[in-house]
Parts: sequence; structure tokens; C-alpha cells
Amino acid sequence: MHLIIAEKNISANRIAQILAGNEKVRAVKEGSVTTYSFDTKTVVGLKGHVVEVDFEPGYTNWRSEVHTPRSLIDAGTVKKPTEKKIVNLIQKLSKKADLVTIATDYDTEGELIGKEAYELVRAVNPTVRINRARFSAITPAEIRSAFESPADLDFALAAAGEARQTVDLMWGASLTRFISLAARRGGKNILSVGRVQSPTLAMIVDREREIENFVPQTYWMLSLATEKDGVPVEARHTAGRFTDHDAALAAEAGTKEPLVVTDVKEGQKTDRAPTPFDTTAFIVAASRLGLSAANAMRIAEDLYMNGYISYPRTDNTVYPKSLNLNGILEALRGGAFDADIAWVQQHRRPVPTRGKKESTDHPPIHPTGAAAREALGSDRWKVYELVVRRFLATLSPDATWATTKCLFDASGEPYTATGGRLVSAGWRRVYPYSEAKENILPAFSPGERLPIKSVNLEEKQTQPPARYSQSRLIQVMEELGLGTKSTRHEVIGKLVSRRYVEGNPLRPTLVGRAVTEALDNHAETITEPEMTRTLEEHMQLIKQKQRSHKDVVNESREMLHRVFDKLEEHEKEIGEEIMEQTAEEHTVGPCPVCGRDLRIRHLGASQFIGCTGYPECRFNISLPGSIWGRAIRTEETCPEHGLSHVRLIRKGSPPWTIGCPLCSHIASNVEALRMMPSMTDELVQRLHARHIYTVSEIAGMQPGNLTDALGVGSDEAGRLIEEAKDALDILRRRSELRKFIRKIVPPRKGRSHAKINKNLLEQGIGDISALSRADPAVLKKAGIGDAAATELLEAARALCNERTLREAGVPAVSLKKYLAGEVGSPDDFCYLPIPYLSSKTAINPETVHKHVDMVCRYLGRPTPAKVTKAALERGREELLAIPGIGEATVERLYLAGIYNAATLREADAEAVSSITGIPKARLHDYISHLK
DNA sequence: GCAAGGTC
Repeated sequence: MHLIIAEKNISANRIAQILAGNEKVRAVKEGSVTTYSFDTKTVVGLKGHVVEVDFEPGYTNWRSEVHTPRSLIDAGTVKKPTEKKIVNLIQKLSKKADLVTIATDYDTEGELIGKEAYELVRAVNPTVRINRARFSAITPAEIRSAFESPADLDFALAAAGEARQTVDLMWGASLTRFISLAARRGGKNILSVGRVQSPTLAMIVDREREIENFVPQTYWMLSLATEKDGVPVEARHTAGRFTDHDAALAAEAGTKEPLVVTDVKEGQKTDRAPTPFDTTAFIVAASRLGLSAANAMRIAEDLYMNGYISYPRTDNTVYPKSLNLNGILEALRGGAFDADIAWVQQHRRPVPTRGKKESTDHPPIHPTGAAAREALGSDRWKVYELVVRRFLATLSPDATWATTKCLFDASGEPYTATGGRLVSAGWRRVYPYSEAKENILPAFSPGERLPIKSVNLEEKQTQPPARYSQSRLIQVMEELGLGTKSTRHEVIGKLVSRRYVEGNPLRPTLVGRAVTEALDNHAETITEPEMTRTLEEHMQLIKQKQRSHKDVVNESREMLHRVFDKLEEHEKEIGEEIMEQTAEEHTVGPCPVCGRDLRIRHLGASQFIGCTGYPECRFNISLPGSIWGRAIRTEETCPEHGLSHVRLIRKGSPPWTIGCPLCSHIASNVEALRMMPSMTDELVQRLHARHIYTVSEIAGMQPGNLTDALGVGSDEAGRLIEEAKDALDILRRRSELRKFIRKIVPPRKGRSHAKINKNLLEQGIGDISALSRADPAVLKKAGIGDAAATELLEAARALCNERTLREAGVPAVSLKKYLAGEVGSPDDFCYLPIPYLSSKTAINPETVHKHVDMVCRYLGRPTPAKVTKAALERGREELLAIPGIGEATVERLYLAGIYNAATLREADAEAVSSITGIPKARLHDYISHLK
């Protein structure tokens, strides 16, 4: 069997189809992996890297004394499978193979992915022949020739990729751990560092600093308005920007009629058709359509998987010779672009446009099939149309413009006006994404005199550089060689998810700035794009076998050790700087009580706003738990309290905007305050004026403090405190009820808990005890279904029973036994005979009597007589001695309070029969036997 | 828990 390993499933399929020719390809799905077989060949696709490098075991604890962040530099690495199913399948197939061909992409990573596959094969089949097919596009011609003359795997090329892997891991992981530990950040709040992400972040931070430090310069622009044949014309002073106000004023004053045309220059300009799309150019164009980089890529991948466009991750801007451009034009016919295609076919430029970058891995992004608007939906259609139109534009002629430049003289002051007219739209006919702005000047001739309608001197200011948009940043990253076509947009996503940057255009957060500053000061290598360039040079040398992988990695290790020398020396200072600078991120504004800063605090799953004056000032505002989202400060400020607004953010959910935390705190507590019978509007206002907002604050106060705060008498203060305690109790019970219902009847679509709780409250059900006594009809009215209502009632009753018994003093261990014996309600204790309770629970009857006594006293009921253990045992033997009575009957008799011969003799057969279900006749037999 | 690189 000939095993062919491709880089991904879709290429495996295409390679199989091409190699099979007219033969039918059998696609077999083995679990989640598909193989494509024909003749004696089987093609299987990887998923890019199916193994990853990691440190050898023993380095997982970040705080280990032995395996410090620095020790990662010299730690050994291992490769571990990340796609187990594929790894297993490859190895299963390898055992049967007599030839293996690696057919991964033709680039460094592709060679490395190929080598990974090679090692997987070798591990289970040490002798099989393994060769390599290299092709730059999956077209019949390329694929056939690649398989007709296969080569060997290029181990030097793969080693270059491995060097990158090792260097990235050791720098990234060791520095990430060091900085995170220094700033005491763990879990979701770690501070990551990396060869690509850190310089990218630094660019955003640098740009922000430039903007902050920008000093605007004032300048003046001078223009005049004239007209000819009713057409208004604006001419600018040839001096352009005046930086000297006096000079501008002088020129303005000197601008007088006569205005004479001194020169008219006619020219021509060509407007080059755009070059084929590589990933970056595509992302930039898509961003003009309002799509974020990640979104554009997601949609492009989707279109690619469905056969509408070619592979969207490419650096290539030149169509390869093997690409059948005419064939694609034909394939696109029969849809929305027919007119455009026909025009392009008629006016085809002889050679398609080409960009600066030409690579071998994939062709530029181009359409591969016709699509219907309805089948794609709005966003996907937008992207598809962009790709189609771009393709058409690259085959269209350039646009041409006729230009006019006119010079004027206004009594010695020189002016100019320029005009442009689109002579031939060319590619612009099919690619309408940028506007062709025409400005047609009237026909002027030298010597002609014109009127001056007005002279305008405008004062302007120079502008700071713009923040990076996502697409602009991706362009700059590409220029600097940071990241790859597949990873650039992901890097930006990573910076956002680490909360280093936010917004679009991108702004750094305080954390982002603090980390960049710390690295800039102590480990600048990692914040500079230079590191990537050096690495690439070294990789080049490895590819050319001028240096070894080991040599390059060791040099990098040395450098990283020197970086750590510096870092470790300043560890404390680095940590403190970051912590200090980022504290502000959590500060929301002045404490209403003491004026110090209020800060958002995160403590595991709970979060709140507390005063930095704690414990002197105990003012705090509670926030919903972090399952509802992490609390962050926003830009908005409350005009009344001067506090930043707060928002809860959670992945995959829209943010929950709380607004001013104090306004929200007040609003959500006012209702609770009003639950206190003596509370009045006026009192609420007085409480607020003293920064007392919650019932629990009042409940926790001393009467004296409240008298001072509100100016009320001590009796009233005492009463208010008692009322607050009561209100607190009611609230506590309500919240308990809510949690209880949520646990038994979880919320789901169409069953709003807010609504259920509100309805129940309106029906007077405010705690679990009231719920246990509720009429099922009421629950149904509140929006709980029949089955759920029954379950809820039962659970509530059980809980209330258990509570009553516990409150009466029944120990928890015994309670468990009663519940297990199904005699767990207070009524069971009061009305069931002690022998029965004892036999159901295997608890000593004297102990049962003690418990029954507790419960009866607690409920104000009479306690039944005691039965000793000895008496019970003796009685049992008496009963068992009677013919026809066995263990089961004894237990039933217990239910009627009969536990010995004496009690049986005096029993009323009729009543006992109805309780125990033993036929009257048999009871009479027992009794007569005794007699 | 860490990077960057493939791919989905």
C-alpha cells in the first residue's frame, strides 16, 4: 500500500482525485478522519501540526523553587500529540505501507509538519521507504509532476522550523512566567510575552505615547474662489501650509484682482489595476467593508471549505503560470457577474497584474466557483463578491485620467488649481470599492482674466498620528516580518483577550503599557521586531546547512540567560511597577464616605467595589458574582458621584452594563429600605446623605450611632435597627427561596425565574416554608409546570421537615436514619408509635423516645409513654411465639402500637386491622390464642 | 496557566 500524507483533509481529497484520474476514489471516514483510497494508494490529511513541543515533565509548577522560570531556558523538550486520532490512524496505516509519500505544503512549516509525520511513521515502521512530493499548487499538472519525480524530505529545512519552535517556546514561556510571578498574577490574569505579540503590543503602546506627546502646530491655508461660465473653481496658494501667521496675512492682503491665468498644463495619469489578493491585502480590503480581521478570515475560511474561493492564507501576490485564468472566468459565468465577466473578457489586459511578493505555497486568493447570493447570506456574499471583483480587476486594463494643472497670478500672489477627469474607467468598472473622484476644471487659457469671489485664510492644526486599526496593524506587522499570514490576526485577538489592548482603532490598556514598559526597560530584545529578523536569518543559515539547529538554539539560550541576569536583579522593582501602574485600571473614583479611592476587587468567584481606606473605611458596594462576567471600569463617568461606570464582561455574552456603581447600589437597595415599616422618603434621604444605603448597614449599627447620624431619638433608633434586622431576615429567606427554586427547577428558555419569583411573592410566598404549604395551583399560576411543581413542593416539604426536626434538637446523625427509614416528618414523630420508629431506623427505643419527646415539646404536643429496650425485646419474643406471626407481621403490628402480648390482648381488632391491613379474622385468632 | 505555528 502506498500511503500519501497531506497537510490537511481538503488537500488530501484533491490530491487523491487528481492522482486517481478516471478511477473512482473511495472516501472512508474512520472516526473523525477521512481517508481517500484508489488502486493501492491511500491519501490522508493531517491538521497542520498534529504534535506540539512542550517542556519535558517536571516543569508544570510555576512556583517551583528548583524549576524556576529561568530553568526553562535549559529544560529539555518533548513532542506530544495534539491530534491523537490522526496520529493513531497514520501509525495504523504506516504499519501496512510499503511506500510513504509526504505531500505537505511547500514551505518551512510544511516541511516541519512533514518531518513530524515522518517521525510518526518511523516510530512504527523503521524500514518503509519515505519520500517527499513538492508542489506549489494543487493543480493536475503540478501534482502529477510532483508525484512522478518525488524527492527526499529536506531535514535542514525542517530543522529551521524546529529551531523557531524551540526558541519561541523557551523565550515565551520563561518570560511569561517571570513577569506574571513578579507582578503576582495568575490564572486568567497572567501576563504573556512572546516574540510576535510583545513587539506588536509595543507598537500600539508607542503609537499611544506619540499621540499623548504630540504638540499640535498651528498653520494656515490660503485659498481663493473664482468662477468661469458659472462653474465655481477653488485655487490654493502655492505656498501650501503657512507656518508663519504674518506671512499668511500678508499673502492674503496681497491677493487682489486682476486674477490672471498664467499657465495651463494638460497631462495624463494611469491608475494601475490592483494586484492579486494575498491575506493581508484581503484583510485590508475587507476592513473597508466593515469586517474585522478575524471575521474576514473566518468567512474566507468558510468560503474556501465550501469551494467558492481558493485557500485564504497566502503570501503570494502573483498568479502562478499553472492557474487557468480563462477557465476561472468561464466557471464564474451564469450568475450576478455575467456583465462584468463579459466586459473583462472583451477588454482583458494581456498579462494580469502582479504584486511584489511571489511565493510557492499557495496562489493568491481568487474565486474557484460560482455562487448565488441567496445561498451565501449577506456577509459571506460581501466577501465572495470582493474576491470575485478583485480577481476581475486584476485582469482588467488600468484606468486613465486626463489631468489639468492651472497656475494663476493674483497681483503677484501665485495660486494653483488641479483637475482630473476619468478618461477610461478600466478596472474601476468592475471594482467599485474605491471612489474615483473627478474634478473637472473649466477650459482656461493663459492670459485670461477671472474674478476673485472670495479669499479664505483657514487656521488649522497639525494632527497626531492615528491609532492603528486592526487592518493597518496587520499591514505593519507584515512589513516588519512579525507573524505569518495565518497568525497575524490571531495575535491581535490574543492581545485583546489578555486585556493588553482594546477598541478599534486599538488602544493599549494600563496593563499593556505597564508590561511593555517593564520589558522595554529590562528585556528589550523581546519587544523589538529585530528578534524575528535575526531568527529568520539564522533559520536561513540552517536551511543552507551553514549552521546547525543546536548551534542556533544554544546562542539564543545564551542571550536569554543574559536577559534573565538583568530581569532577576530587578525582579521586585519590575513587579511593583506593574502592580502600581495597573492599580488605576481598577479604580472607579472617590469613596463617598472618606474620599479615598474606590477600587474593583476580584476575589475568586466574588467581586465587589471596596474602599482603599479599608479597614479604616469599610464602605463597599457588592457586585454580581463573576459568573455573570468580570467587572471592569469603563470610560464613562457618573456626573453625580464622579465614579466610573462599571460593566460585566463575559465571553460569548453581551456585556452587562451596571452604569454608575453607586447609582445602581442606591437603586437596588431603596426597595429593601422601604420594607422597614417606619421608613419614610425623608428618612431615606437622610440615610443617603450620611452614605448609609443598605438595610444590613442599619442592622449592624449601634443605636447611638444611628441617633447621631439621623438625629432621631434613641427609641426610634432602636426600633429602626430592629426593623432592619427583620427586613434583612425576610430578604435572606427570599434569597434562599430563589436559590432553592433555581436548584430544583433550573431556568431554561420560556421559564423566566425573575417572573416566577415575582409571581410567587405576589401570592405571598416569600420563603421555603411558605412554599412547602403552597397550593399546587398557585405554583402553576406562577409559571411552573405540573411535574416541576410537584417536585418543588415535595422538596420544600422535605427540607422544612428536616429543619423543624433539627431545630427541635434531633442530632444530624440520627436525622439521617429517620429520613432513610422514611419517617422523617415531625408528624411521624408525634403520631407513630415508638416501637415502629425504632424498628424502621434501628435506633434504640429509649433514644427514639428522647427524640420524640424533643419534637413533641417543640411543637407543643403530648409526649407518648416510654418503651424500654428490654420491654420491646421481650414483647417481640412474646409476639413471635404466637403461631402465624412472623417478623413482617410484628412490624405491621408496631404501626398500631402493639408491641407485646399485653397490648395485643387489649387491642380493638377492627381499628388495628384498618391501620395494619391484617385481616380481622387473623387478629382474632392471635388474640384468642393469647386468651 | 506559558509561545507561535499549522488547521477547523
